[in-house]
Amino acid sequence: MSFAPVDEQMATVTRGVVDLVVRGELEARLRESHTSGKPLRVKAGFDPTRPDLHLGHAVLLQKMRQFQDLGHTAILLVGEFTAMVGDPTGQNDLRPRLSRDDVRAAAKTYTEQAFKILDPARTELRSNAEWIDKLTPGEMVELMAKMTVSRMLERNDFGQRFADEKPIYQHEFLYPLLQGYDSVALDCDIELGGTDQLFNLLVGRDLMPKYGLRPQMVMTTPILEGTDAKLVNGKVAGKKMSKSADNYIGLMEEPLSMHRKIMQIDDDVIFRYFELLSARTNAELAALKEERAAGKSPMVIKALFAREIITRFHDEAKATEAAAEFARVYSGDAIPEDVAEHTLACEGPTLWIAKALSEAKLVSSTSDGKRMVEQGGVEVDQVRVTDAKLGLERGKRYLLRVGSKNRKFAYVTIKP
RNA sequence: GGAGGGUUACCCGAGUGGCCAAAGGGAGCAGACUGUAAAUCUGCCGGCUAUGCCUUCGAUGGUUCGAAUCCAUCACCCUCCA
Repeated sequence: MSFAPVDEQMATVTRGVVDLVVRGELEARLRESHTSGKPLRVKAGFDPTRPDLHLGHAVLLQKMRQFQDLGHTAILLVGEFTAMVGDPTGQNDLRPRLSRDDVRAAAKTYTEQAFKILDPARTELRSNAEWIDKLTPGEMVELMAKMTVSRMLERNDFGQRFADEKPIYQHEFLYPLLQGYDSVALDCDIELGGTDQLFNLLVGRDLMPKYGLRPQMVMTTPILEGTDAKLVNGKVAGKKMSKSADNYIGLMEEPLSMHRKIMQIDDDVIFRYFELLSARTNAELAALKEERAAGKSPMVIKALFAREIITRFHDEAKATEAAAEFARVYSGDAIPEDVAEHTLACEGPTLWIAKALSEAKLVSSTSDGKRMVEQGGVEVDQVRVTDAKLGLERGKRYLLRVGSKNRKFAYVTIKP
């Protein structure tokens, strides 16, 4: 195995990271691997608690992929045992614990999605049940004897809860220890995690020398902002990507939907996404930024990102198709292919437009429908309706459209 | 165990007998401008074929011509004292 020069590797792997403990050590170890030809062992663990992942989760995986592309080995560690303990990080309360079956099922869907990013040939897929299940009570005590309570209380959420006199159960202290023990068992060179994991990762670093191993380096990746993030004073600002804030792009999402959401990202924020998720090299990104500064259309740049992401999670043909469909339906004025059909009953001589919109589920109520018409947000057969009292005639078929930004279509046929 | 404060629409929050379908802000939606970006401006933001009617201010019951507003009971939350 021949590796790229160390400074080049450093530039790639440190892109976008939040914490790096310790930079010099990482350089040294990369140099060592460069000489010996031995790849670094790069660990990242996850608790398979949620089934569907979004781009925010992909940031960490992308970072691992960068290590892989440089020739190193990724260790994807399934926290089969620790998931049952429940990591209290970021929680103000105790987290619910899962059964082993739940965990296994979730792990399966998780890894399927993770391998859209990771290179399976350079990935070790492991479960920490392998070694934690085998720990004897004596070994467990020994592990616990390597960490003090006050050290645990340094962790923000524990400290806060202690100060607030909220309960901290003893098994919760076990979580960071077990996670750290995983690093011991795997003898890894570096562990990656989200910034909220910093404490846990450092426990691993502390533990390793106590077991006679060289301490791992620790690197944390940022939490990706949602698709509604803005650029404020040169910095990306916004809520983190999450399902509940509805500002996420799911890894399993439909190509067209992915494309649309990416095109809606703020022009200046797209580079944040590139930095954290693109497989493009630093040089390529720098070139792209220059082109942008020189006046290249931000839409073209966003489309590049959309293409890369859709190709990764679906395939290239789907990416092309999505781009074309997007141009046709949204940029142009075409009608999408899958428009719902409704047949509506009618009591009077005609069916009130507001009622029709409501029954076709384009609006939430007749009042809402009436409002939409009054505000000029409704088209019937591609012509804007201005009369809020308009009646649709029996026996005819109409194409209804509401809104433009989030346009919705439906065909309705009024029963004769 | 004692004392006090609170619960208002998606969220925050004003309102303490009629002028309250309920101020203001945020979110959201529509329109203008655009590139379905951002920013900005305008409007909307409980339901109902509607100058009116119906349902809503933690729940239930009451006082009143009239209740988000007063009274009683219940539920939940918070603060202080023990």
